[in-house]
Amino acid sequence: MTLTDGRRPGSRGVAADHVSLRRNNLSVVLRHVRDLGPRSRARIAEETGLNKATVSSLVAELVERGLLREGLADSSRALGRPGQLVELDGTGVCGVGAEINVDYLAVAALDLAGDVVLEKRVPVDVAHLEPGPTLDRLAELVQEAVTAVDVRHGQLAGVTLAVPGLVRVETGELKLAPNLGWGELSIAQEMRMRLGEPTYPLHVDNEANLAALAAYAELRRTEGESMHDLVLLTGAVGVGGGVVAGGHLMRGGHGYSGEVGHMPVAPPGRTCGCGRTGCWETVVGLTALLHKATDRDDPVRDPSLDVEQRLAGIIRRAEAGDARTLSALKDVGTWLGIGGAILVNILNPDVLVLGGYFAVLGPWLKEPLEKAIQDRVIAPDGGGCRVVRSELGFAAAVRGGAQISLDQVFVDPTRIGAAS
Amino acid sequence: MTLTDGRRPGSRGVAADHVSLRRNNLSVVLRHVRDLGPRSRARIAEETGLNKATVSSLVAELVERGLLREGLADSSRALGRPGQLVELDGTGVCGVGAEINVDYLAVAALDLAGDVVLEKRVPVDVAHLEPGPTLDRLAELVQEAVTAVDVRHGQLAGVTLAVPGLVRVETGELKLAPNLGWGELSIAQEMRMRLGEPTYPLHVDNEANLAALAAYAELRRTEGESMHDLVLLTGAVGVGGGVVAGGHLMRGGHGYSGEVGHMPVAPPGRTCGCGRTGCWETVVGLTALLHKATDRDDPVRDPSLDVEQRLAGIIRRAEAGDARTLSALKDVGTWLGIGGAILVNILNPDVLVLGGYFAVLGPWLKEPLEKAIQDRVIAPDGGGCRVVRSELGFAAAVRGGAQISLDQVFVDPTRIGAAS
DNA sequence: AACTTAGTTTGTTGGTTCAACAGACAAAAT
DNA sequence: ATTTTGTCTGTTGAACCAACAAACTAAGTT
Repeated sequence: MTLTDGRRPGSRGVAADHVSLRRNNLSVVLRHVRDLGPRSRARIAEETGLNKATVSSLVAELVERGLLREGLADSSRALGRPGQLVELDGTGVCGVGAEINVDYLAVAALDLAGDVVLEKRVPVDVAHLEPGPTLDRLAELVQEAVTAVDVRHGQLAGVTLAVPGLVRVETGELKLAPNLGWGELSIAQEMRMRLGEPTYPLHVDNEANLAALAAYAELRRTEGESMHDLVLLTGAVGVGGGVVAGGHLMRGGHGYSGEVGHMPVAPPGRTCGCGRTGCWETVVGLTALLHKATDRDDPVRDPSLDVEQRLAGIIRRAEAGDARTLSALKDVGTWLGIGGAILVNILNPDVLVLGGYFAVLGPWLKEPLEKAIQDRVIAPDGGGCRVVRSELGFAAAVRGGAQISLDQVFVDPTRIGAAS
Repeated sequence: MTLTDGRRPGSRGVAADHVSLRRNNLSVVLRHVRDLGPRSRARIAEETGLNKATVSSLVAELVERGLLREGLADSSRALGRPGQLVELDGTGVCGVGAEINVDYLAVAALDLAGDVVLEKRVPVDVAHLEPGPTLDRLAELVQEAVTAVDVRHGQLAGVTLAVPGLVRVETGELKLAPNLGWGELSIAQEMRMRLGEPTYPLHVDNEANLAALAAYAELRRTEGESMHDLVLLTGAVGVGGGVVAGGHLMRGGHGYSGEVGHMPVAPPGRTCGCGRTGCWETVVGLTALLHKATDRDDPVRDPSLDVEQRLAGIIRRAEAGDARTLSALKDVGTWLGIGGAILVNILNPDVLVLGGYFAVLGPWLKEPLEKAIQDRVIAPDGGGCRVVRSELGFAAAVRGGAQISLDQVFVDPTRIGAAS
């Protein structure tokens, strides 16, 4: 294995010097401690292949920068001098994520260790509001998070905004967000203005992409390091898809990847938000579930209820064994599997993650979904793909946003801290 | 930008030392010359950001290893001492690719510059043969190519075998190749035995993956460096898909990605090879076209004809303006677009490449395909995706196989040559 | 026309810097 | 006494920097 990203067959890579060498090894040590937990310098040296002396020097610099700290003595080994444990110092650096969605706004601030510093979600009927006031309100939330970070004396690695729509990541421009009813809009610019032209990096990204990244981080902690390929499906009014392939978030050529909601797999029925019929969304979206499970005058459909209250109603009936509800859930699960099988055939992920409302209803959706995948995926045993519910719920995107800012610190630790 | 592949958010990366630093920069210079053509040392230094002295040293080592050579003096600049052009020395190293397909076997040997040293294709009715004799014959072809490389005094970077089926790349085991009628089989092991336990690296990969890689290399030459995301569709009896995302070949968690032929998008009609109905293959595969365009007793369907002869017949009629043929082609093009739009929505490639028989019939398929994509892709302007015919024809997979071996040399030039 | 001189660019050389490495060693435990 | 840790000292290797000789053009001079 080489240290370069030159394995990318067509790309030319970047010339390296002593500085990038150092940067690389700082990053290696920092991520080693993050992923494998506190350990002595000697052990880091042994496990990474770096020289003991080199590790000492690298650790010293990372401590200097406030990214690592010395912990207790390691008394686990029977013989010899006990090592000084080196551990991640989460407190020094934080990342912030914020989300605009159809019926709520949310923020989260995570520290370097991934611990939650602040998490907040407020119901806002974004779809029936102008972008202006919505962004005003979002800026307030972001400012709250930034202040919370300041109070902890943490450096802010960056802020990332999640939007349920097509986003140009490089410029932070929104192209289209049908479910919000928004068209072209430079969210980055609008928000920078509202935040007083901040100095920290501010990015905008697709909500499902960020949720996928959060799920990826979560699953690598719980399921192990060999997982590199994941598809996340977020259920909401529409259906969003986020793909991590080979450990990288897949964005596509223009950042428009993951638009899975409009695969034409369903029989022509209700008209989709996009104007066509037969879209996957029309059979697995939240609206579809409600239409299948309830009548027009059903109290669960009361427009004054928010999403979670409606879901709570559905869950209550499912748990009570209501036949119509269970049948509707099975239906949605099967359709989820039909579209899911397409994704698994194309992408062959290790894991298919259910996010958003799919996660909440996971217990009822999982079985028909898994069956459909087993039946319809060509690769033996469904291509080895497991179906997993995300534990992050509706906080996935904001966490992913915070995470993506923090990732930059792990890639290049010299961005942070006192030493030049 | 850093030199590490640590930008992969979850992975730990590899510790770097002076050797990997050197390796990285050798690779940078070598690929720079490959991609941007012959140029002086001074110019390489300027363009890569490396120091002039460093470039001199790197070029010297690459010349030593037989990967670069000095060319003519560069008289293009008016003023000053003319530079000595440094150019890729293709002759030193070759890669070999070989392919098993339903009705032919093929090999290609390419040198480092991508020039064809040998290309050969022989019709073999693989589907009605046992694996044993087929592999015997393939080994003969590979041996021919290896000999051709030896005759040119070239070092062999590696051999890669392309198979139209599910392959575990790490072990070289075939899991399933429905169109060949083959099941589990360790192709790598079988071939190593037949080739006399060779010392060069021998790999096995999916045919569509390798074709995608070849198309990627081809298009970056012709269309420019900004292209990183591509989907290739190979039309044959079945339909294969290969995906390059962010400059990397996408393989999926277990190497089973790209199985696009069985997306359930068609109305239930003819039964697919996989046992289901409604598969995409059943409306865009070669068989589907023949059934739509011809009657049972049509001479084009004569089983003694091979694929190319049948296609030639179809093309003749299309050019003559035969209504039924044209209507069948339009039909296939539209269905191609319906499935293609799914892929474009999920993956948002810069380019959708038509390979195999789709390339041959491109002139008739392209228009309805592009229309379907424009209509059905959510992102504005079809996500910026263009439709392109591959110029490589049926040689794409073997070229990709040869290429993938050569790529290793560009990633780590120290694998090759005399100097330790 | 032949010769000089200035100006420009190339590629090498010698010395410097920086980071990883190797080995020795003191410190801290059993 | 033995084992392990972490630091210290000196070495190695690669990139960098500045200076310079080489090779050429373009102009001016004899």
